[in-house]
Amino acid sequence: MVDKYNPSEMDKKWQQKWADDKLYMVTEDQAKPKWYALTMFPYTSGDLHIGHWYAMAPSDVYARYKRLQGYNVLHPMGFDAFGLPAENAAIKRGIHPYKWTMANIENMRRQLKSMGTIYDWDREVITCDPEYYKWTQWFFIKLFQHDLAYRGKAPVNWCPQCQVVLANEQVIAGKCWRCDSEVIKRDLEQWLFRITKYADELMEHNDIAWPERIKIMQRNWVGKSYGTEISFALEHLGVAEKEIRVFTTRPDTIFGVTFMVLAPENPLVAKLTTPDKKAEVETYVARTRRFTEIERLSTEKEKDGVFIGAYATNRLNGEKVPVWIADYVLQSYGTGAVMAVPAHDERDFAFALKYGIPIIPVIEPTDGIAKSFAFPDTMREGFEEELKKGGFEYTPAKIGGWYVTLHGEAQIEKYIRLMKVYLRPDNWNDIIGSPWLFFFSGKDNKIETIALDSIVAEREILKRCKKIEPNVRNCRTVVEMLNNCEFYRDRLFHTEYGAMIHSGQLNRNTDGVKAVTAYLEQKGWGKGTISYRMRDWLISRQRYWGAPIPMIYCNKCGIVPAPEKDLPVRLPEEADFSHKGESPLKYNEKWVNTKCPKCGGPGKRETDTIDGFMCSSWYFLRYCSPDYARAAFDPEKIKYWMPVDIYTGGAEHAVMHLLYARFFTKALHDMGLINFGEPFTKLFNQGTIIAEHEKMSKSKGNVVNPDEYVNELGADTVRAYMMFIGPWEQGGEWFDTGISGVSRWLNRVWNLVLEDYQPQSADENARRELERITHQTIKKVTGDMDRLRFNTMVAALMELTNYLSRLKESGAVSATNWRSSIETLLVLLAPTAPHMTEELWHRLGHNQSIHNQHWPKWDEALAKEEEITLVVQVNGKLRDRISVPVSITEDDAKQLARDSEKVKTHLEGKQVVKVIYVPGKLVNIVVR
RNA sequence: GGGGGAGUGCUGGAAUUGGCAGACAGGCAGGACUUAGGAUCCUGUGCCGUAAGGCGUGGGGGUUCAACUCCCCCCUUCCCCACCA
Repeated sequence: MVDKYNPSEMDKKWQQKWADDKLYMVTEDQAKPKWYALTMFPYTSGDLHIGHWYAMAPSDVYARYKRLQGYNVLHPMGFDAFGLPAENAAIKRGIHPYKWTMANIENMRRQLKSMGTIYDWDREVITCDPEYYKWTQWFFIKLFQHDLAYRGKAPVNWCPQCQVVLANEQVIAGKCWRCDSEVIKRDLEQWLFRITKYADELMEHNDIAWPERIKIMQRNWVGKSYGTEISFALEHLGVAEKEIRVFTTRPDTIFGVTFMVLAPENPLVAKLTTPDKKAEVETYVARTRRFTEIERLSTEKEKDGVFIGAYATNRLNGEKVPVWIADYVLQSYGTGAVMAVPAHDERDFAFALKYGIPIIPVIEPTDGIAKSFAFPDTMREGFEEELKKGGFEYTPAKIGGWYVTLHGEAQIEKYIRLMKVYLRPDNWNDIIGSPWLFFFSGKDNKIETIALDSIVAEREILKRCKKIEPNVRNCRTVVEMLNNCEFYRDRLFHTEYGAMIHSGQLNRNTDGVKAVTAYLEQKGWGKGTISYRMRDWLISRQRYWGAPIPMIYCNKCGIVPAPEKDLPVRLPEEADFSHKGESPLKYNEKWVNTKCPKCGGPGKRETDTIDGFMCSSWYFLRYCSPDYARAAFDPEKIKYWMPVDIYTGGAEHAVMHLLYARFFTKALHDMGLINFGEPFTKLFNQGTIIAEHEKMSKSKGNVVNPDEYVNELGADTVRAYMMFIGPWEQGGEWFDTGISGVSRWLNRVWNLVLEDYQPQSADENARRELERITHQTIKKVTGDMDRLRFNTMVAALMELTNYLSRLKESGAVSATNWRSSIETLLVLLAPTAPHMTEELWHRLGHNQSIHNQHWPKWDEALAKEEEITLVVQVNGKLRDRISVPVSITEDDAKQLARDSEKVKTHLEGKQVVKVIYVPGKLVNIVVR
């Protein structure tokens, strides 16, 4: 009997030994290829939950694998330590954020060490350490000096719960990313980073191996769209402003503009509102401000708005259209103003219908269908006969009359002729779709045709209809009237591209987007332009627990950066957290009042702090030279280690951290501080681990406490179970019964290695088989490691273990051969179960660490099967399996297949049409 | 509404180029050992059928000698974005 596998004892023993031996200390070794394996550092929330483990353990396995392969592996760890929870804890429990954070780090560091990770703790970075944020501030000043940081007043996202502004990326579906509260808008003067300058570069992901999903998310976030900026004239108003500029992707619909809409926040609103509308407009603007983003952006909310009394001129047709404000127009996108084309935009259509604004169709429907409802008693006798004779598609209406559907020009022409003959005096009829024609018959039986091609025509048509039919008296527009007729509804509005109609000089143009833009550019009324969804990165935070923005305001000199020699601008220890909604620093007069570095006169410090995301935008650079004092990083060491070879972490950072870190890298590159443009060569997102159908997260609490499992079963078992649970990118569900399977396996390995092996015989076939299976396993495990397919990697090792267990029973190979395979198994298992394999390695008599061994190589010739199982199919159905030597010829294989008894019964009475042979795989006999 | 995934036994999952569906585990059933078992070991386990055999990768079509894999349509589900002009 061997002694029992005692994991907790072993974990401690080896972790201590590795630390004492500085086994995982790394330096810039030019003799080895480098490998920078980075895992997203955790926020200092207090405890590592199982989700952290799922992020850290597999990446550690991979880093260990690269290390065994002979790479010089940098696998660092640190802490994202600034942020709201620390401050909230301070407010709630009276603990200083620094104390709270450092206590959490203490605990988390202990947990990380208990995992048996290879982090070089000498390289640890903590973002709230003054020695770290000194450089965060240094970067801030660099960005300022390169015009990438600026101060601006704008409506900002405000979280009423956190009492802090948020960057756009931190607003998820109108809610705060941290506390889930609904976000509102506030006007504040804030610091912003000009990330939009890099919009195009951020959309490109050249030469980096990132998941397609993440690349798409980032591209969508940047949201580049090509369009046209068009100027609408205000000259006639006699105000200083001469134009309203709009951004549109549909310049081809310009002749259909029947109103304009400004965002309520648009500065033009105050200037253009006429005195009689002032009260109403101000009420609406105030209401918009009160609304949360959620309420405002809700697509369910009925569109509403207010006419501000002003009119703008569509320069292409000279029409004056009313200017409205509505909260569905966003100040932050495009120009904060839109031209409304109700005939070809869903929102504009609903808005126009609601407020009785005319609707003029200007794009032909692509299906070429026009409709006409021949109203009851408006047509002379015999009209239906003509419809029938003419082969028209029509149905009689219940209320009388006929619904006629017209296909194509010829039919429409024919119908118009019919109309002119059969329309009774003092009546009207219409064709809706394309063309849009109204036929009015006077007393003298003369027919007048009016097309719905302008606002003037629209007014005229409506007037005449009302005169003829009292029932439409209440309709404010022609389309409102037509909309009452169900039959017409699908003709009244569409968003498809098509030939331009009712468009003056540009009529019949089929590429209206291009044509109109070219025309506008020629006239100087507009130009092709690009609009982005992404906004500049707002980084001011009205909070204490962050790096102070290193800026000083001087009445004489304006905004002056703190001199480098004064960095870091330290957070004062004392802080009064009772002032809600403003930085506590604002009330620390001793700290605020300082000297202007330029003129020496009185100056005041900026009291907002820097968004924590800035701290995490460059931490991977600091790991390369954590003690460097002359700059944020040592350029020589950056040259050695960067860029990161593989970066792993949760997908939730797709458009926050990862976008910011890329922006930062590109900015540093353009400043000439680094020589690469992308920080992370390969990105991998692990899935989420769940337990009992509950998502593991900070907010929902973690059901599974990893510490308990580590104490009971050992770090190796927890690590191995995480590898085995499923594909890493997919995540999976934590089952206690599942972990016991892995625990049993490691116990079996323990016993397999330590229990005496007793050779019974030395059989050459058995030896060859052992060799083959060992080499096949090396190949499989290596391939799976490279693809980060840890679940099948573990399965392969389990298979090898099972095979070796059976072999042990028979004792069919020599002790030397046995030992060789056992050692291979241990090295292959070492990244996954570092403690147990180290113990076993030493017990086998080695005095070097297993983690300094070489990853085994496989020999393709030895891994090759000698015999293969040939599958025999008849008409694609499996009928037999026959064992044949690898070297079998095609003819022999086909003959053997035909000779099989099981196959013969299926060939009886049938004619063999052909025989397919796939070498090494199968024979398929096709019969009829 | 737009974009991106996913769907395989009782469960987690496997199947690298179209070529034996269900590796490896869990669970369950039976057995061995044991004072005892939440320990260990062995055997069985996709479904229907006594069997021969048939059926089977969300559903329906298609391509092919051969489809979890490729193409078309549909259903379900998860994630991201969403009044973006």
